[in-house]
Amino acid sequence: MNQNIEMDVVARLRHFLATAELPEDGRLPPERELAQSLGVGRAVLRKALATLQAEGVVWRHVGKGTFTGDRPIDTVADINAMVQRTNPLEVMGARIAFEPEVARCAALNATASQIAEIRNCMIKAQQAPTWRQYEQWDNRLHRTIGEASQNSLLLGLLDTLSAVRRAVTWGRLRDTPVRPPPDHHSFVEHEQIVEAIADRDGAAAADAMRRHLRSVESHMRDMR
Amino acid sequence: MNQNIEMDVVARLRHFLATAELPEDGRLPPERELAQSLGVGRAVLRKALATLQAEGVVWRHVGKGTFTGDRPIDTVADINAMVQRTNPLEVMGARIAFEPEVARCAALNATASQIAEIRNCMIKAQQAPTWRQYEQWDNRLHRTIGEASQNSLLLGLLDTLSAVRRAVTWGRLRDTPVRPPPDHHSFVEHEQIVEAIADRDGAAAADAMRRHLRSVESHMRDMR
DNA sequence: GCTAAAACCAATTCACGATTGGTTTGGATA
DNA sequence: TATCCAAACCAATCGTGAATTGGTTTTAGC
Repeated sequence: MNQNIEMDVVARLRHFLATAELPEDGRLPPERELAQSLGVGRAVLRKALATLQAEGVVWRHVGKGTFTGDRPIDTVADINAMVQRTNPLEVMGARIAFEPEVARCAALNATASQIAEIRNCMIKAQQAPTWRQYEQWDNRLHRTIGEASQNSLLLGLLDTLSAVRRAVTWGRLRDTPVRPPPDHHSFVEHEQIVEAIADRDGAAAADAMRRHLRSVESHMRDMR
Repeated sequence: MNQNIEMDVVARLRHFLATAELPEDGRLPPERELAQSLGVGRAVLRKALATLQAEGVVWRHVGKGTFTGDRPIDTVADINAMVQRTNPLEVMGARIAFEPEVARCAALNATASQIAEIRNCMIKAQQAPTWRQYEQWDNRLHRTIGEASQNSLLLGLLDTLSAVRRAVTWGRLRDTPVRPPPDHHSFVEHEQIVEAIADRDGAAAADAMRRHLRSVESHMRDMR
C-alpha cells in the first residue's frame, strides 16, 4: 500500500502542477500547506516532491521554496556574490586549476611581442623596489599571459578570477622600502614559465605555472 | 584665516591617518565623530576630507563611510562585453581549457550523492525524447560536475562561461520530437567522465572531459 | 563672511523575526 | 513490523524596520 499512496501523491501533484494557477515565478505553496491541502503528511509529500525533483519537473532550495520549470542560472557574474561565498583557499584552488591551462594556450598562441612583454614584466618584478610594485608587475605578468592565449573569453574569466582574488586576499601589502629578496622563489618559477611559453611548449608552461602557484600557496600557508 | 583653519585640519587629518590604528578595511570614524574629536564643525572637516579625496588618499561612499587606500574595484563582470568580443570557437577553446580541470577537482572532491546526481543527469540525457531536453540534462550534468568540485569560485567561473556560451551559441534547438540517436557520441563520452569521477581518478576525468569537448567541437565544425 | 549646529535626504548596513526546505524523534495506526 | 503523521528543531533565505553614514540645506552666532 505504501507505494500506492506515494504514487497517488505524485499523480495528484502532477495534476496540481498542470491545473493550478501558479505565480509568475513558478513557485508552489510551501510543503506544510501543500501537505495539508493534499491531506497527507509532510514526509510523504517530500518523497513525492523528491521524485518530481529527480525528474527535473521541480527544483527546491532551502529558504526559497519549491519551483517548477528550469532552475534559474545566474546570468550576471556578480563578483560580490562570489567573494562572499568563497575564501582564500578556494581562490588558490581555482588559480591552480585555471591558470596552468591559460599558460598552455599562451604557449601555443602568443605573439613575439607578447612574449617580449611577458619577459619585461618578469624583469620589472625582479627589480621591484617594494612589495607593492612587485605585486603590480606580477599581476601584469599573469594578465599578459592571459592576453597571449589569444582567447578573449579566457582572458575575461581570468580577469574575473583576479578581481575576486584581490577582493578576498587578506591585508594589503605595505608600501615599505622592503623589497622581495633576490632569491625569492617566484623569480626562478617565473623564468621557467616564460621560457616554456617562449619555447611554445604548452605542457611545460602548464607544469611551470602549476608549480609556481603551488609554491605561492604553500608560502601563503606558512605566513599564517 | 579661513585657509589657515582648513590647512590645519588637513594636516591634522594626515597625522591622524599616519598614527591612528585603523581597522583592517581602512575605515575611519564617521564624519560626526571625527569632527567632534578634532574640535571643528562638520562643514570644515568635509572640506578637508574633500581635499584628501581629490588627492586619492581617501575615498568615501554614502552609507558606507570614509576609507583610506585604494577604492575597491567595480565588482560586476560584464558578460555582455565578453559576448561581444568572443565567438563560438573561443568559447569551445575556453571550455576545453577550463572544464577538464573542473572535472579533475570534481573527481577528487565529489560527495557520493553528487556522483549519483551526475549519473542521473547522464541517464536522463540518454533517455531525452527531444534535443532540447537532452541539452537541458547535458547542461545540468556539466554544472553538477562544477558543484562537485566543492569550489564555489570554480563554480562561479563555470556559470559565467556557461552564460557566455548560451549567449553566443547559434540558433536554439527545436522542440521537435526528434531525439538524439542511441549511438550519439556524447553518451559513451559522458559515461567515461562519470566513471572516472566515481573512481576518484582526476587525471582520467580531465582526459575524458577533454576528449568529450573536442568531440563536441569537431561535430560543431561538421554542422557548418 | 565664515563657522557651528541642527535638520533632513538617500544609500547602506544591521538586527531581528518570519518563512522555508531539510532532518530527527516520538507516537499512532494498520 | 512497517508505515505514516505530528511536532520540534536546524540552517538558509527573505522582509522589514531601525540605525548609521556621507551629502545637502537651513538657521543662528560671532
